[in-house]
Amino acid sequence: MPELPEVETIKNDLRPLLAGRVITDVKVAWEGCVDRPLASEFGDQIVGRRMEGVERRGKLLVFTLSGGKTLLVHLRMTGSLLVAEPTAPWGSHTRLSFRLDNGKELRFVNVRKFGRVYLVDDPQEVVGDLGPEPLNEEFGVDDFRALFDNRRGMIKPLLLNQRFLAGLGNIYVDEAMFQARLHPRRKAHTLSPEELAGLYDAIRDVLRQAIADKGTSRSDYVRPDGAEGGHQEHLLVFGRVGKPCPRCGATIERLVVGGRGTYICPRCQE
DNA sequence: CGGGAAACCTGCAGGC
DNA sequence: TGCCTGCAGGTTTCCC
Repeated sequence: MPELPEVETIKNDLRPLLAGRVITDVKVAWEGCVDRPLASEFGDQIVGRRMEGVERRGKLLVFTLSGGKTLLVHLRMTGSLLVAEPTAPWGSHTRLSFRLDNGKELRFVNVRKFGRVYLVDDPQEVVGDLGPEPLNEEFGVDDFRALFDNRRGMIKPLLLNQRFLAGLGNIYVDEAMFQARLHPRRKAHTLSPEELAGLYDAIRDVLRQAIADKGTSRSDYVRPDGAEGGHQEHLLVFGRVGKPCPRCGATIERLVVGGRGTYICPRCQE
């Protein structure tokens, strides 16, 4: 679920709550969520460290810790990070919890057990293969166009590829492709420079709008205080099969592209 | 490199 | 009410 706008929102919410806090204890309720180091060593390696930075890279949360370690969290489809009182009910899907020196707990909740945490010396070993950040100031339309050199696959799977471009998921790819009036099965190398410029603008517009709305809550996504995002009210095509296209009134269809449920307006997108 | 399918998991909606 | 099937916003891996 969480894509770039959701992770950005979580990062913005967490930073004032976590910056400067010391981790005083760790509870691992399900060892499988610790990708590295060994789950048995995770607590010993992290307890006592101070949270010095809270950042985002792609869909990953990046916590810079004292003593040269970095904690990274990938929420995958159903993960959330909650800041809770230790007395709050544990909940059967809480996989990991960090006790903080202000008495609160940072809890990693994950219904489907896909989310992972990484504690590493060099964050590059986790984020090193990611593509560029679409919202970075220095990421211009020419940089975007250059990504398409020698790419011959369908556009949607390409945009979902995190090594191509970091942060887009199923929802925002569909929304951006609708806004750019492009069919998700179009081959990357058939897009004109003008179409690529339109897609570049659409991706950035969609992401910025969703961040302004604090993300899209359809099923699992909630902010660290339990609040929902608001962008589900502004989705133009995603999940709206059978409803009228907001631009032309044609009926929105659902297809499968690259194995993913895909929503398009069959009249606007070619 | 491209594309499809399966795998990792659990919960929920829909059909009967 | 209960059972069964299919589906889910992410990512990796295997296979052709």
